[in-house]
Amino acid sequence: MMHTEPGVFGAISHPARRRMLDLLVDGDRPVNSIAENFEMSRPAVSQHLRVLLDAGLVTEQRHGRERRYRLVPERLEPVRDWIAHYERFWDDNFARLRRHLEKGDKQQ
Amino acid sequence: MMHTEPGVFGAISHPARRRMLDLLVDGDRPVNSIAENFEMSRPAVSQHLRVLLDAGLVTEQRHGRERRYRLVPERLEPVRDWIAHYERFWDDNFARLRRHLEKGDKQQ
DNA sequence: TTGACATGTAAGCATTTCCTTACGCATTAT
DNA sequence: ATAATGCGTAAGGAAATGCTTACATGTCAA
Repeated sequence: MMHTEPGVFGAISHPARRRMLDLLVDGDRPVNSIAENFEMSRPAVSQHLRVLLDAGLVTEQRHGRERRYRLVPERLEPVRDWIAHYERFWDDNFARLRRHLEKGDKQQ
Repeated sequence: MMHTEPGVFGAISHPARRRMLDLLVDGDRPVNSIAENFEMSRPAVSQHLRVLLDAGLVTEQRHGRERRYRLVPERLEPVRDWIAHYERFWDDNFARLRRHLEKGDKQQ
């Protein structure tokens, strides 16, 4: 069937794909440089990258015979937005800071 | 095979399960009250709830012949923590505030 | 040009996911 | 006691996922 759009949440549901995104935080990388970090075969890495690409979480740029993958962090916003919905439950610095701001309260 | 722990990220990868969590934000609910909101069969809803239960994202309490499900928002922290990693990319109030804090900078 | 390199695609297979219908089992209501 | 209610579980099947090996393709290097 497949009613459920593949989408960002599906793409980040696999730990290998999250790690790939994490690797790309430090900048673009060609596939081999990504694949080094995983035990799976290189084609498997390509397939994961394809999922990330389809979800819009990365882009691809050809550079000679390499293909560099680049993070598109804005595409993580659906996740950020959804999780933000729950922020009031976590009474951490972040939440305190936000309330602090919202209240216009000056004290730390 | 099954190397990939089911875990929280898997649990929230399905839109129906995210909506179930969203419903529970307003308080505990028995299964039928949850199922009303979905087109799928009630057993399917039970199965989704089971996934959430296994991920620790909800708890179950029996109340007469009902079973009330309750949100366990702290279990979303792995998601929050992971996504927080990317916050520096989103130049919103939140990120500015954090940088503000980190720098010890006093100006808004 | 010929070969090595970087990478994607194809095919195949095991496993998981997600849904359905049928049924089982408490608990409450009559 | 009997029926209705609220739910889980079982069984089964279609599709998706995640991996592998083999192969195709484009690019650089000798």
